Amino acid sequence: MIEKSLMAGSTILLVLKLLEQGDLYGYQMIESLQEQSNNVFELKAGTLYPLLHTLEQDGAVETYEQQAQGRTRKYYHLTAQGQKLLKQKTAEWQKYAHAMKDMLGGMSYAGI
Amino acid sequence: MIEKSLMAGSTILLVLKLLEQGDLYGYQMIESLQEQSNNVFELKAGTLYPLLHTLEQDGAVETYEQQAQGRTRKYYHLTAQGQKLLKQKTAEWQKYAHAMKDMLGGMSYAGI
DNA sequence: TTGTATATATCGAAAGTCTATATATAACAT
DNA sequence: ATGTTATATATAGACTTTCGATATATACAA
Repeated sequence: MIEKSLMAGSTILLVLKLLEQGDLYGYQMIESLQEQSNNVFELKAGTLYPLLHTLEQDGAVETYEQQAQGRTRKYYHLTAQGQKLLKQKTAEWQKYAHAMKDMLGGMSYAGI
Repeated sequence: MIEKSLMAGSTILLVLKLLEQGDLYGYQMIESLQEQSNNVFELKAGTLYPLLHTLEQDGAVETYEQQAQGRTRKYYHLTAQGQKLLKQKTAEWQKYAHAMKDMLGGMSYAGI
């Protein structure tokens, strides 16, 4: 698992990216992120749920509830505004990563 | 300039990387970092100086003072322990960047 | 019935960055 | 002379973000 301070700033981007693939509920995001990143990103529930509430307040996501095996799942759907935010965050991360590459040297990127 | 939350976690790495090139004083680090990153990283004095004091307490850097044009400059020198920390932080950043690439897709790295 | 997995939620701690402010000298413009 | 900018370091308090701990509730297995 990666150090928490490195996660800061990219957590929103990762969540938005997950939701680009399709609607998900919170618990599912934690599992998907862990799986897709080969256990590098281990998003904590105490981080995710407040973050999702903020994204909803900001209009980046919309929610609906669905029953499954007696449990209530709250699904999150990426809005058009959320997609716009995703693009912005992605561009910003690439700018950041490119500058880090300049500083660290040696690490060669292709296609940026 | 990059969003501050993205800076979290990589500031120490960047400072250590600067000091790998040679001894520097605080004010110089801010300018060097800004220049070498093409204005992407704008490290603030209020961030840097406390961070340098922490690095000194932890034994990652050593200091000495030098006069220049009537002003006192406090130079920072990377210790062996600091070099070790630099390697660790670099490896961790590359792990993080690689996982981000997996998540974001499309972005192609070479040599990782 | 005890524990584990699923599912969401909130509070307070911790870490890290920033703004604002303070001090002091040098350089430069008006 | 005088004010403004640049150089140089320092600290306090605000703010953001993540995390650990805790709470609630259902399903399922041992």
